[in-house]
Amino acid sequence: MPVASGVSIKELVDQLNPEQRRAVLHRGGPVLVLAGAGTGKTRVITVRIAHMVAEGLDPERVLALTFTNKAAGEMAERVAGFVGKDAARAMTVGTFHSLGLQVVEADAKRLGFTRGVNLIDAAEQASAVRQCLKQLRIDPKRHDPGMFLTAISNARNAGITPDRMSRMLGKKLTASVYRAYLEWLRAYQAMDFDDLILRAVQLFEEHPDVRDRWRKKFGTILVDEYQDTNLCQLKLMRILADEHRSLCVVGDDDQSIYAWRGADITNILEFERHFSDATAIALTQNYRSTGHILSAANAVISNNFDRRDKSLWTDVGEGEQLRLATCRDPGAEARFVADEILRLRSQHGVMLGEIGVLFRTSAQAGPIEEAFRQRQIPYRLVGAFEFYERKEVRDTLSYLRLIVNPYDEVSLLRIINFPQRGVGPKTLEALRDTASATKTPLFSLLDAADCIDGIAASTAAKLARLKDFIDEARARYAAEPAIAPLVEWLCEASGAREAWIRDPTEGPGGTRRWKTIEYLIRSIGRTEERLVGIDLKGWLRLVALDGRSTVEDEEAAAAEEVALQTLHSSKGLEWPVCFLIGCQEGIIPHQRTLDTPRGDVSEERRLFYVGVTRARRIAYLTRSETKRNYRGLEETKPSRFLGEIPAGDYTLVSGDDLEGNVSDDDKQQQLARLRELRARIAGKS
DNA sequence: TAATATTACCTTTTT
DNA sequence: GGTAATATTA
Repeated sequence: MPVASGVSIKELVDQLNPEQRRAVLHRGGPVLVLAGAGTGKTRVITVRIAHMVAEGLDPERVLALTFTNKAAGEMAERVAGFVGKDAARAMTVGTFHSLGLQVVEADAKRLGFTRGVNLIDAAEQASAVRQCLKQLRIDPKRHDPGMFLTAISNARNAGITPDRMSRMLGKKLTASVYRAYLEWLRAYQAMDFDDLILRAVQLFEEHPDVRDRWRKKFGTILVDEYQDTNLCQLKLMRILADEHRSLCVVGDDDQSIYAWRGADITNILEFERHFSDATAIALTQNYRSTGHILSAANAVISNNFDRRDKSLWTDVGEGEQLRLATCRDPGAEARFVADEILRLRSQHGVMLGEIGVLFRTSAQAGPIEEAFRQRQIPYRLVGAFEFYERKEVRDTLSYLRLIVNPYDEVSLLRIINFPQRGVGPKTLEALRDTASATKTPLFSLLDAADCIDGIAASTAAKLARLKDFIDEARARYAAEPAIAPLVEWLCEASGAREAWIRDPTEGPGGTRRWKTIEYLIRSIGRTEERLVGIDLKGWLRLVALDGRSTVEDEEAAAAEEVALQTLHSSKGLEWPVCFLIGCQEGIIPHQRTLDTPRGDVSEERRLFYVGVTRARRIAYLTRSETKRNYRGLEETKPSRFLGEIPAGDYTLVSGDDLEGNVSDDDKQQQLARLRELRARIAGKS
């Protein structure tokens, strides 16, 4: 059967290596494809899908799950190349969370969500926890709200109730916050990201008819990045695959870097125990990197215990050794990276788009950006684009969500006094008391506030005006369903634009926030052009599930930019030249990990492994001898992972930038430092 | 009672 | 360098 790309399925399969082919052709039971970095796992998934469709499987019955929308989009695109656009469109290719939202929305009433589903993001979650802490009179300074959120999320995904947490684990305080948080979610009819999966599973468990409907819909399931799944996601897969047993999961235990988000590495380590009729196939031939890079990566990761032992190999030759550079401080490190990039470009013709600079924490991007700006090196900071975190964007989104769903009280409370309309804490309290006493949605009370004790007539009138405004906005959108013009009108008519411009934190001129919104409006306009027929609800869902990439994609990476990103966000990507900066204790492994009681650095080591395996030809590992402290510079130690690299796989290069006059003394000191590093590393290995 | 000024705090990774 | 919680003023 010929496929869209003009290559037959048979040819596609013939081009695979034996392990890949086994993974594609395996039928009759779950299969785990252990795919090391750069071993062609996406190829396996996409060819497997194409092969199954060629065998006669209805594309509508294909479910392919990934962790990011970007990955889902790329997968859909590649599948479309094999089976054609229409067939690809018929498939369900998306994230666990988008599937969860679909499942939950289809039967929201059965879960007790009568006023629609309000999906809250991380910031709203944090705010909810702070509210809970206040209610419980817990000092947020003594107990970090973020810690509670992590604990709550872990407990929920592991199926631990607040009662059990309190009784079995003795964590009374956390359990009380946990309980209050669940109550908060219920009161606001809100769901957080965890709920999308948890609730879908709950729905399946409590309503067999719903479960069977979804079970029958899908005839085969494929999961990418399986090492990042959590217990609840495993449950979801087991339920859906229970009848047809056609499940193909692809992942690499050595690249499991999301334990802090609840990912459970035992899912991949014990796949055969979870699915008794399962087969495992390992892909170890690496098509990405040269020999020294793989040798270094293999050596480092072999220091981890509890892994499915495998070693990557290549037949492209040794290539170049890794380059280790030591610099005085993060600024010098950044200048070294920048100068080296300029040198690679002018002397070796390396394109900027072929270079990635990777770091452990976002804060490390700062000095790099500065050095790049000075040298006018174009770059693209990936991920750190907290566009949807900005106040003005959140305000605007709240208005939009309110138009779609007036019962979204999280959003209503956000904008009830923005722009300032004289609604303070006292008015709010009266309003909320009445709402809970009369079981009336807050929004319905807005035009009845004049009957509430403690609310002045003038304030009541303002609240009524707000309700009219939202209603008017909804009517406008109904009459003219285009989102971008609606937003423009909304910001103007609500007085938000005025308020942003007047904001004293803006400084003189004061158009920064408004410029952001103008950018937002343009971005919405482009999205509307791209996805014809998308409505406000659909757009909000898109943003909620994947805020960053919807904006980033608009910025469409020019090829001539260096990529700056975190190690976490680099998984799955590759560059001919990679810089892994900040290779020192406290950065990688991160201090937070070292401070934990057991100090288990295995996930940090995997993160380092991910970084090294991003490089195709040249890998730089840089470190600075000092770090900036709140009061001055502090000595740092080289990362223990550097010491795990075999001596033959790396070479030391001089890291300090030589700008200005360098005295002989300085040169001597540099040499001494290099010798010292060599000694330290030798001492460790 | 609401608006404005001041101070404290941060910064691991993200669907 | 920005937000968010608190103190002060209108």
